[in-house]
Amino acid sequence: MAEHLSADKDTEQWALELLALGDEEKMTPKQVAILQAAVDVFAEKGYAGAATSEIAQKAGVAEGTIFRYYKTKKDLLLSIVGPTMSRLLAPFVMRNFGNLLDGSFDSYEDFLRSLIRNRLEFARKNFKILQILIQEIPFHPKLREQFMEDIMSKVFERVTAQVDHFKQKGEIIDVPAPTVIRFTASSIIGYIMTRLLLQPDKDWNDEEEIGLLIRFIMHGIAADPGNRGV
Amino acid sequence: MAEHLSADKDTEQWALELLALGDEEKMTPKQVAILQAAVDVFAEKGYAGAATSEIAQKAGVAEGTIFRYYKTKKDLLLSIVGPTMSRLLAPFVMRNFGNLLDGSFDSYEDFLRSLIRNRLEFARKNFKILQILIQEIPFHPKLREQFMEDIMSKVFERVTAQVDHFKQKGEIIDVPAPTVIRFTASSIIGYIMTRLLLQPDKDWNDEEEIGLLIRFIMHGIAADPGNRGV
Amino acid sequence: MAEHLSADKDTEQWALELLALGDEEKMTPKQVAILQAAVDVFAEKGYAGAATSEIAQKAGVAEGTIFRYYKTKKDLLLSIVGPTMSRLLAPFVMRNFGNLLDGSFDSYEDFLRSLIRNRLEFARKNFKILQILIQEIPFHPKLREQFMEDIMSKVFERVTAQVDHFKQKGEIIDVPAPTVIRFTASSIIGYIMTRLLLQPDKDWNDEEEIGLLIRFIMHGIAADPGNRGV
Amino acid sequence: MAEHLSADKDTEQWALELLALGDEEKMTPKQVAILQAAVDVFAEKGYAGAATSEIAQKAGVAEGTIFRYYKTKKDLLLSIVGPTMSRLLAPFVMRNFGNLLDGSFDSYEDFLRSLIRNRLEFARKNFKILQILIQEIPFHPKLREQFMEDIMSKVFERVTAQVDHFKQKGEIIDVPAPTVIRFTASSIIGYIMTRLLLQPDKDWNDEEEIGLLIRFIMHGIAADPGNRGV
DNA sequence: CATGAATGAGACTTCATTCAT
DNA sequence: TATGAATGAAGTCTCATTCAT
Repeated sequence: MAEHLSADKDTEQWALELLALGDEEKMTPKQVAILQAAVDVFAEKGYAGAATSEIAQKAGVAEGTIFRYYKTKKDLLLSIVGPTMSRLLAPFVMRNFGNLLDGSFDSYEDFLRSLIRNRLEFARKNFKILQILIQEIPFHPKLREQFMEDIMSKVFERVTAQVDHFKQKGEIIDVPAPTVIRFTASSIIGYIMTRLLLQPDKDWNDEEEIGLLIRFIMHGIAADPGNRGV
Repeated sequence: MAEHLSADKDTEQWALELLALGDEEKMTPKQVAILQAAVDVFAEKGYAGAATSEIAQKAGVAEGTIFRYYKTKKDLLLSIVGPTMSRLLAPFVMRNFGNLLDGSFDSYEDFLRSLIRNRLEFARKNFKILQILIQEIPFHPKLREQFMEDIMSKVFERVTAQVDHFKQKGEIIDVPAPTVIRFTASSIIGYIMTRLLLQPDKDWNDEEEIGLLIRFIMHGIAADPGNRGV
Repeated sequence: MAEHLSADKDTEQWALELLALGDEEKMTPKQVAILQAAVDVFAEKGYAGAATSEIAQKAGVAEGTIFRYYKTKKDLLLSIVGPTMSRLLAPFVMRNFGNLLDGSFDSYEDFLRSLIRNRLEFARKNFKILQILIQEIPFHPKLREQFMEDIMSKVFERVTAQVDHFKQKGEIIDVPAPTVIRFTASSIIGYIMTRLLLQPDKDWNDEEEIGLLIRFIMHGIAADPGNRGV
Repeated sequence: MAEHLSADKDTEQWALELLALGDEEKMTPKQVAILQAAVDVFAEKGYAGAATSEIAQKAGVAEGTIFRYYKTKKDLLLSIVGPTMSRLLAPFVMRNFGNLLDGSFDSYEDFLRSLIRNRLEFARKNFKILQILIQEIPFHPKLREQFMEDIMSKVFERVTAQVDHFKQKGEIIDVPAPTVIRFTASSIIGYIMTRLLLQPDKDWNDEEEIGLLIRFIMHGIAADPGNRGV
């Protein structure tokens, strides 16, 4: 599926984000099974609707075993979504992000292409966990705070720098960066959600779609480039 | 807040969507109280995390009273989100929607402006219920089916007609309608969610923002209208 | 058993201490059953060793019913021992306690006799609850604090006044009141515990025993009244 | 603290009571650690409220190790309180106890002084275990039987002999021995509990207090030695 | 001997639902 | 119609005990 995605180059550009995942190797097989089962059940039923007994059963483990590894059910949730939140943020805090001196990105379009490829791949790999994250953020203050303060603010700061840079270069219209970002993010998220959630079974040509997506973000859907008044 | 939104004209254009709401008048005060309390609690805690006892308490009725009106807790949920789903669809199925012969919309931009104003107003009025709807759709097959088959497909069909019309008029780029719709919807939903969910307290100038939003949808964020290759 | 105890006069002297018990009449039969069953099981197994399921079974009630009346198991414990603690204290805070102007007690011996009769009767009626109280005080800080600060300090204060009064009258040896009280209390508690706990089935003649007890407290066990040096 | 207690002479008189303790030397360090940790945790939380896992952690051993030495948790409890119960009894069954022919005790007062000093010292050294013993006796039939039948009856028998002896010598009032013993024991236990449990931090002068205690036991608290009628 | 991962019975507690009043 | 006491199934979590290493 979507082998068009040559994530290799991008992976270099964004660097490894597997830090948080490294711990998984220190886990016992049972713990891994619990984690995977929990992801499945949380995604299917939601946190509040998921029973630890079902998780245990799916993991092939006694219910008590879950609580040897995770003090509470909420602990289990946090140890699933917490690391993924960090890795969601990871590429935005890489040192070489936006290091324009080395010519990383020649244009906002290049930046977008790299960003979309990379985060689409990430979303594909962490689909269920992201689903859980989105579902549960409203109901867990700690999660919400971490997401808003640690993640969003950092991402926003970094992307703002990029936008401002290309605004100065004259590539982007002179509109407040937050508005540009909102528009860009909406479009990308809309694509990723359609791609993975609404129509996952459609035969997607990702490279082509990403091309269209970038074209849309940059130039909109109007046939006539003129008459751009508000 | 946002008095700029002269919803009057739009309301006429889209017509009343109070169909499902008419029932409310046949409700006893207790039933109304139950419904309102349920909306509050469901929105705050999620369906699975909400206790009927809390709903009863907030509604000022006995626990048993809830089950006089709604056979089960899930019934209560469906009585809340079901009608709102219909009303979400309502404007798209009005007879005069897309009746372009009477010159309803001179341009795609006009259509967008009317759509955005109208649905933003709707989202504002039904904020909590929409929140509940979005949260619970993944966990209730019936809800999901109704949403995907009854709502989305209908909306899609009607909007596709509009898009095709303006494509033929040469206003819109020659790209498959679903793609155009996805772009458009993403942008609009992104704006509405930012407006109501992420930054509800910001001092928004809706008319201005809607103008920007339409400008984005039509022409993107590039400063240079040329060089539109993919 | 022990009909010798003419508690009537004493009851007048100490006044009613049934205040806290009055609430019991407002209880549903199930709640009373739960309370009684809890007293039995707590007394037999200890708080930590008692299962709410057993209490429910003994009360002829569903386990969930317990938690309609008492939020937690600990709540159930406290609602049992709390009121009894207050009533344990009650006679010591009566206004007429130690009101020597009306000639309540002509001598320390009279005071002791009244006190012993009254508290023995109280202990008999609340035997199991006192047992629970004593068992659980070490393990529940709140209980301990309430007991030490609210109960003991008040009792101590009142009894000290009595002791000092009779010391001034020359009835009691000139030794610090706390020491006198410790000696008196030890003797009385020792009697009550032997009477109710160690040898409850013995055929006791309470009036006679109380006479001996007072004689012992006042004059000890020496045959020879002389040679009283320390 | 309380260096006044020259326990040396008494220790000789009552002889070593380390019988049961001798086993400790055959224990592995881990076993000793387990025992000490168990004493701490049982005393703090009670038997039913104590977790073997906490004991293991405090002892610095694995949970499983406890069960190598003690088949069950109850076994562990009995291994702690059993020997201490025997040692509580020990001085009363020494051959030279009450061997009045060798002039061990010239008077009941001497006997009391020796007894109090000795058992106070014992209680101090075995404070926590005695606490556990008292707490758990009501809930463990085996423990209760052993205590009542093996310990109390033996102690009672021996002390009765002493009391009868001094009664014959005319030192003690002519009252049934059990009653005399109850008075005496209550006073002593009351002192020891106040000393170690209720006010352990007070600056006690034990020799002085023991003098007062004996004086109380022998002559009571009345200022006037006359008028000793019942 | 010692470990500690794993168990599973059973603890406390919640809550949707019923029903006599 | 409305109540709310009562239920009992199911949920989360604890812990004494076992056993392969």
